[in-house]
Formats: sequence, structure tokens, C-alpha cells
Amino acid sequence: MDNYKIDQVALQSGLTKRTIRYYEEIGILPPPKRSEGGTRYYNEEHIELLKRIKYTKDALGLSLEELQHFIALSNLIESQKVSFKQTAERTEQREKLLSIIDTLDEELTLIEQKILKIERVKEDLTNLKKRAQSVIEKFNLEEV
Amino acid sequence: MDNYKIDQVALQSGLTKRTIRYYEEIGILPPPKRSEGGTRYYNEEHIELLKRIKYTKDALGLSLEELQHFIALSNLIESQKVSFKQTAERTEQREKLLSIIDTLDEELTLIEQKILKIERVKEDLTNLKKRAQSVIEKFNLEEV
DNA sequence: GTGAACGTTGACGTTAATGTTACATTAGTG
DNA sequence: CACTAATGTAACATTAACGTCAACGTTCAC
Repeated sequence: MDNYKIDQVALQSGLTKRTIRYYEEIGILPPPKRSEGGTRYYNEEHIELLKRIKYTKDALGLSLEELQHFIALSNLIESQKVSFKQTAERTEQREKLLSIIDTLDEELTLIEQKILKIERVKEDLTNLKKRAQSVIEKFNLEEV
Repeated sequence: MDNYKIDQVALQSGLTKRTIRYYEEIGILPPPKRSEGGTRYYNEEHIELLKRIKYTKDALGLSLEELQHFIALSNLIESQKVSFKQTAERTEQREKLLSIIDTLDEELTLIEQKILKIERVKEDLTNLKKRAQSVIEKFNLEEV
């Protein structure tokens, strides 16, 4: 039936009810339909979006503001899918799409940089580990 | 001379003076020497540590509390480097080091998971980009 | 149709991580 | 030594991202 109440959504998305309302409040989750009495009824898309929000946030550690930006992009593309007949509109749309692609490219390089950073931290940790291991070895040698 | 005042340190580490004092306050930066009047004098190690803190924080998005843990680990290893003569102490130390290594392994798997997550997000973005590009192509085809 | 469980709004609380401001001392400079 | 720039402490302010609680309306299973 596609009609989830907030408790269900919380369960499935792994977020709290408060958080879900908060996300709606700050505009990163589109307001769902309401019942007569005001109860929120969500659908699959809401849940999917929330999952992706959580995932992306966890992965990149972005602020919600930055996430907003992220989500806006994917919505923009959706909205551009319709094809227009007028050449003028088409040109305009192509421009829009090209600029979206630019933005995406920027995001992608940011992500790559982030991966590099993390890999450097990983190296640091690996070195730490090696040092610890070599200290142990030293002990073993001393032990005659 | 190795005697940097806080302004220098702020510049080199990319943190603000306030933040540097704060880090000292909460214990993730060891208190530097002070002049007669109380002025803090830092050395290279402080700066290096601050840089690493910033770097790690940026990369992993850790809270300062988690970072504290991280730093504690590397200090622990340093402190274990001295070799002890008594077998008893040596055994104890080996245990300690082994448990440090365990912890490091845990951190490392966490980091690897994080990288995987980020790569999934990257994929998402790449798909978005592809979709945008295919919409553009559709336009080009329509344009006869 | 009624009571328990659930939902809503609103407001205030919380924590981390600083920013900001005020005011007192101290440190370098001509 | 006088002056200015830098530093110190202290305390209050702020922002994000929720948590918590109160007061009250809604749903739903029986």
C-alpha cells in the first residue's frame, strides 16, 4: 500500500523519528502526505532516500547542508529527463545538464581526494602496526 | 630553536589559536612549555601532531574523542619501545603490544569498510553522471 | 467506543567544537 | 622606557544535529 508511518520508516531507515522529522524540517526530505489528522504517510521513495542520506553521510561525513546539495543534483537530473520539442529549450537544457556534469565531476574529484587521504591514514596505521610488531620481535631476539 | 609561539603554530597547522588551546585543554595536545609569564612555546612535534590530527579528522571525520583514542595508541607504542630485562615484564609487555595490534587491526578494517562505502557513493555519482550524459545524447539524436 | 499506543507540534536541553569578546599581561621594537 | 603587537584567561555565544518532554490529538484493535 506504500503507506508507512514514521515508526516504520524509522525502523527501516535506521534513523530516529526525531531525525526524520528534522530532515523534513530542514528540507532534505520532501514532506510526505498527511492524513486528515496530520499523521505523516511515507512511501518507498522516502525510505530509499533516507537510506541513501544515511549511507552517504556515514561514508563521507558530510554536513547535512552539503548533503542537501548532493540530493538536489540527482533531483535536477530527474527533472531534466523530459524531452522538449523546441530547439531553444533543448539548447538551454543541454547547458543545464552540462553544468550538472561539471558539478558532478567536481564532487567526484573531491571524493577521490578523500579516498587518498583515508588511504594515507591507513598507511599511518599500518606503520604503527609494523612498529609494534618490530618491538615484539626485538623482545623475542633478546630472549635467549 | 624549536620555540614556536601559538600564532606560528596556528599558521603552520591550519588551526586557530583558540582551537589549539582547546585541544590542549581536552588533552589531545600535550601542554607545551611556558615562559615565565605563561606564554606557550611549542616545538616541531606539537606542530606535527596537530597536522596529523587535522588530517585524520578531515579524512575520517572522527570526533575529537575518537581521535584521542587514536593518539593514545601511538603514544602507547612509543612508551613500549624501551626494552626490559626481566622476563616477567617482557611477557607483560608483549601482551600489551599484542592487544595494541589487535586494536589497530580493528581500526584498519573499519577504515577499509569506510573506503568501500565511499567507493559505493562514488559509483552512485558516476551513474548519475552517465544518466545525465545519456539524456544529452538523446537530445542530440532528436536533433535532426 | 474506548483505552492503549502512536503521532503531532513546540519548546527547551545537550554536546562537540569552536567563535567571540573583554580585559589583563607579556614580549619584542625603536 | 614607552609603545605596540602578541598572548593569556575567562566567560559567554553559536551552530549543527539531534534528544527529550509536555500537552494534546489520532488510530486502531478489541
